[in-house]
Amino acid sequence: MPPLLVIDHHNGVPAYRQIMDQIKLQIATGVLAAGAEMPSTRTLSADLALNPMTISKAYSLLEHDGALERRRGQTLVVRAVKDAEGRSARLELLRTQFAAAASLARQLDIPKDEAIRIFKASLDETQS
Amino acid sequence: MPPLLVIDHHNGVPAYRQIMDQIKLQIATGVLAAGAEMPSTRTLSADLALNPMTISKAYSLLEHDGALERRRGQTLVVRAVKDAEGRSARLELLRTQFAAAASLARQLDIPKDEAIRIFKASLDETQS
DNA sequence: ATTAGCGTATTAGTGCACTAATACAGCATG
DNA sequence: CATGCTGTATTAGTGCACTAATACGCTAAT
Repeated sequence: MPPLLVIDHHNGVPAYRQIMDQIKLQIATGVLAAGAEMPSTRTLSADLALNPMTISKAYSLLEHDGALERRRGQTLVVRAVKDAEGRSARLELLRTQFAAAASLARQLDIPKDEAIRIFKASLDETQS
Repeated sequence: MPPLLVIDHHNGVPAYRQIMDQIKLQIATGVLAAGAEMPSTRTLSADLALNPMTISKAYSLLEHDGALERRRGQTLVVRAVKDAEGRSARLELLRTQFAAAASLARQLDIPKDEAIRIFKASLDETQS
């Protein structure tokens, strides 16, 4: 089975941010349940062949963002979220992605109605 | 009257990109009409207190993007009209980006109609 | 107390994007 | 030709984001 996190070293996205994005997505989709314990910085750093500081940076930022929290000592666990919070978190993820798409549409001078038409088609074409 | 271009040196956006964005905007809004001659790299570099190479970089990229074109020598002018030649390529870029957004929406179990609603909002927020 | 795990503050190294300095080639006009 | 403009290739400098190396303090268990 594939590891929980995968780092792509040649796509320009910094490793700590790839970690953050994937964990956030896994929390939003329920792959990581509330209360789940995260691997330690050294364990994860060994798995991903990264320095513990890189993991620490990602974890710290995730804690600052409210995605993770500390419990009894240094153990990092997935934060328990209300359903409404989970929903708003998912919507926030969507907005980020959609904003990039909308920005691209604007850069390409694609009319709004046509952008919407193409987007609808993409939604229909998306398969499981 | 204010100069045509204004560079903000402490907002993190590189100067050459500020130049590109402002010129593209002025073309889109008609402030720069098709066929209008752009100031020379040295003239503009003096006005903006930048190196001619920075202007040259912006101009070259704008030409590559199809916003400007060369005419009779080195004079750079605003390109006449966007034609349909690169249209299919632009739409293909859009489809790639939109497919990623649609895929995320599906992973997050966001209903189609709500995804479209959020996307429309993103399009509106992208203005200016 | 000792051991073994934990996270991270501090420091340093590295790569890259951006900008500038310099120098050169092309074109027009006298 | 000579002059004066044009754009830019080449090179170098600089700042910053990212990552790693090292070392330290902390907690828990024995």
